[in-house]
Amino acid sequence: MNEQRSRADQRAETSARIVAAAQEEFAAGGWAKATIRGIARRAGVDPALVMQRYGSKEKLFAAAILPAVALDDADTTGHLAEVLETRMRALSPATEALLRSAPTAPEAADALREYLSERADGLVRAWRDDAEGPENADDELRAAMIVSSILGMTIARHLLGLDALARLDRDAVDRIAAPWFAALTPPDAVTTPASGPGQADAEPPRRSRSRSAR
Amino acid sequence: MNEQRSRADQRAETSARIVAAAQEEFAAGGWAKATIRGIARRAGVDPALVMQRYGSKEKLFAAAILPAVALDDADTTGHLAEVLETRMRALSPATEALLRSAPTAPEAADALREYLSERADGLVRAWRDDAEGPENADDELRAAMIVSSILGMTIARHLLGLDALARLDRDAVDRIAAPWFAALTPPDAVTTPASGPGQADAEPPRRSRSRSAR
DNA sequence: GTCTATATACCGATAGAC
DNA sequence: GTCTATCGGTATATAGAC
Repeated sequence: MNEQRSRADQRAETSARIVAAAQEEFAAGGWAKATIRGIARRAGVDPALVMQRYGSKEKLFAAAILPAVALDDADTTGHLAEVLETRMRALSPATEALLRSAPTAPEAADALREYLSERADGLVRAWRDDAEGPENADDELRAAMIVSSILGMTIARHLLGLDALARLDRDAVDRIAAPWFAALTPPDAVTTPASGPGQADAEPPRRSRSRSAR
Repeated sequence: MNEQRSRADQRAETSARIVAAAQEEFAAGGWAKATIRGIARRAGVDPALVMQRYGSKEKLFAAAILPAVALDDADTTGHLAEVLETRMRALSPATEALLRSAPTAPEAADALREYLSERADGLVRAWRDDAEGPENADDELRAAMIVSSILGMTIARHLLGLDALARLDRDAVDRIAAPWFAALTPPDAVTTPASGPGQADAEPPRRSRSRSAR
């Protein structure tokens, strides 16, 4: 019954292996150091095949970072503690490829900026849905500060190896980081935090459908 | 005409012009995109002269980022609001060169990690001198979170162009950012990790000098 | 002291043979 | 569909002529 695995399947499997190899290569050294030849070597295929499938290095890069910039609805509605805890764990190759390439490759910078912008917008929307208070002109600024700070901690932890951040495990996130980020939510959007780890969940329960972020 | 300048003076002036050109080139595209030829073109000298003076691209890079990683004592003792306000202004070419190169060039990553680590240590020292409380095991973690967050905001603002952060002017720093960062300073009134009822809300820092940092 | 010429190496992309 | 051969370009670094 599984006789149907013939041409198209093998082709798709090879393309997937190429993308996976590209994610590793871009993650290891960023856009500039990655080469078509090196990606082909990792994937066990011919360099010309890589070009034939994806057309150019840029298009292959776009395919490689796609899972890192794709947001579903659940991802944009907060869950700061969960995001932070995820970011302090091992990064996916796609995410690392994006972070390592963004400072020097304009296309990567555009993708990352777009991602951060959407994340921040999601935060602002969640706050306004929650509080129904007057619009605060500083909301966008606060949200941008939050997503940028998470970006900085991720870079310091995984790309620079700042070892003091290695101690930011789940317990420390609940105890220290989550309350700190919650302190940037608009005053009328969330109640005053009491002591205890329960404060990590700053989201209203009706939105708390949790789909794991990358 | 003042032809009084000796050969040594002219030589030093040329070297300085080469370093300045290198800072611009490394700042524009990071380590990988910068070329000896491009630096020489900016400086108006021959590419071979650059190699003759600095030996290699790596040594020239080290000289170029030197002013960005050199810390004097005053820099390590807090003044978070002032640091933040500076980072939200235009970056020096040396700093931009370092930030743009760190994710892909190991030497740049080492230099930036060292810089962040020293900054964080300075924060911890300032807290302990100030509060005279018991040593808190989370101090290093809090300090690392602060310096990493500033790093992230700097990257988002200047390297990615996240325009929501463009609004973080001096007024917004004093009003929003500075109190938020001050909330991560260890509370000097609490001696036990299990917080009592007295720690109701995230209070602004009473002992912080950051408010009067002019 | 400074620059011309070059050695050596690798890159992305293409054309065309199996 | 897949791979060999190669083109045209780039780079760092060096050797030696002015």
